[in-house]
Amino acid sequence: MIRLSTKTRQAQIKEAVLEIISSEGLSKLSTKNLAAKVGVSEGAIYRHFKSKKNILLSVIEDVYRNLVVNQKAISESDMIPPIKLFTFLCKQIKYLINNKGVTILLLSQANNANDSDLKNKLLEILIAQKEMIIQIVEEGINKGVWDKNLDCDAFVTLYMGIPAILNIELVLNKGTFNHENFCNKMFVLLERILKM
Amino acid sequence: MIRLSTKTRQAQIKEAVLEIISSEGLSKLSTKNLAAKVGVSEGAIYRHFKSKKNILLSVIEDVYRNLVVNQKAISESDMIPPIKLFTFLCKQIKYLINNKGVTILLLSQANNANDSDLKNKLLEILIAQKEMIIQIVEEGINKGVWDKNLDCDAFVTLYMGIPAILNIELVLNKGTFNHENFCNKMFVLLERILKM
DNA sequence: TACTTTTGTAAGTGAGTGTTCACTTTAATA
DNA sequence: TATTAAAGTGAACACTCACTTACAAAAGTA
Repeated sequence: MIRLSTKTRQAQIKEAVLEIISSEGLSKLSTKNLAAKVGVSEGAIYRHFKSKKNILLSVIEDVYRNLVVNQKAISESDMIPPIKLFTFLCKQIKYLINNKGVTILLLSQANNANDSDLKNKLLEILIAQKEMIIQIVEEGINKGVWDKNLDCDAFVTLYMGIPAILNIELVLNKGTFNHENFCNKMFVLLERILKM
Repeated sequence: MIRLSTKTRQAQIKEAVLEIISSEGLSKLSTKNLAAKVGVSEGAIYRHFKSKKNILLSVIEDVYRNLVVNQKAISESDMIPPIKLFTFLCKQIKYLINNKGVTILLLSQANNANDSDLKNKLLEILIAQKEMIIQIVEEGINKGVWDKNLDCDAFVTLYMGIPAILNIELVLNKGTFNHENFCNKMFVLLERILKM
């Protein structure tokens, strides 16, 4: 038996979570399967995490660190607003496609809705993304690029629908997907809303 | 013990399914809970349905009959395209809010994705809705109301994001919601995309 | 009334769940 | 080299799951 540090095991476990979700589905995510995937006993899992719930919380925290922090860099950069919005959208879509397990986890847990800790973490991510987009849009309006009569909140809701529906279609269709083309198409539509 | 016909019991069971989902969450939807909600033993459930999966399939078939058929009537009516699209959107949003259990079921089962029968039924509903919207949009374009350069498929994807994100927000926020105002706001944005 | 069918119940099945336990192995340090 | 703490084991825990069985009682039919 190989012995590794808690830190590396935690990383392995979290990776295994996403692998199982995206290849076998959320319902197959048992501690038994998880242990088997990592190549370790079930008891060892509980050496490195307090509970299954804590594993999922930790995964979601990673999402925040990896995706949201990355997006923040874009929203605070000095690109001009249209480029900024496009880059932001592409980043989000790309992440969504490359980390299918994450989004299935996010949306399914959102619907199960039993656990308020998990739900709060999800809301946090959702709100963070909304605020960044509002910021981008308002910057565009202030710089005179976009229409000042625009309802920002409504626009953000419509925007957030894109990752939401994309996830559903990815799961249902399970097929191949041209993400760059998708981003372009969506951005064209968004610009028609924004333009003066 | 009261004895009722299979038909009425089936209806009671399906109603109980949606009640449990929307008030307690999908994870509480066990055959045990279901039987308790109907006021009947667990065995009685299996007198009227072959399996739990069949219960869910039957619920989803009801959605098709109630929502999709209703939407079809709108899309085939003789309203002018803008009114038609607005009516269609409102109907969908209203249904989504009044039948929260249904949408949680639809989206969560979509994510679980183990069962291809359920998945196919979901895809059927999704595709049916998409086709109706495409029809409405194309009618608008043909009648010269909307821009003929519009990418219909992309528009439909963006449109379908509205119910998708709304569902997520409803589950996460759990708060009150002004749906008429919501429809108006979304329609204003959609029209900006469509207009010539 | 007598017989069959339908609808119901209570108790039970085996498999699966997340979690804990006493215990063993490993590796670094005193 | 001996000690100690971290890491791993696998069986067992209490529980839930979807589903089945054996049998009772009501309803329908003759």
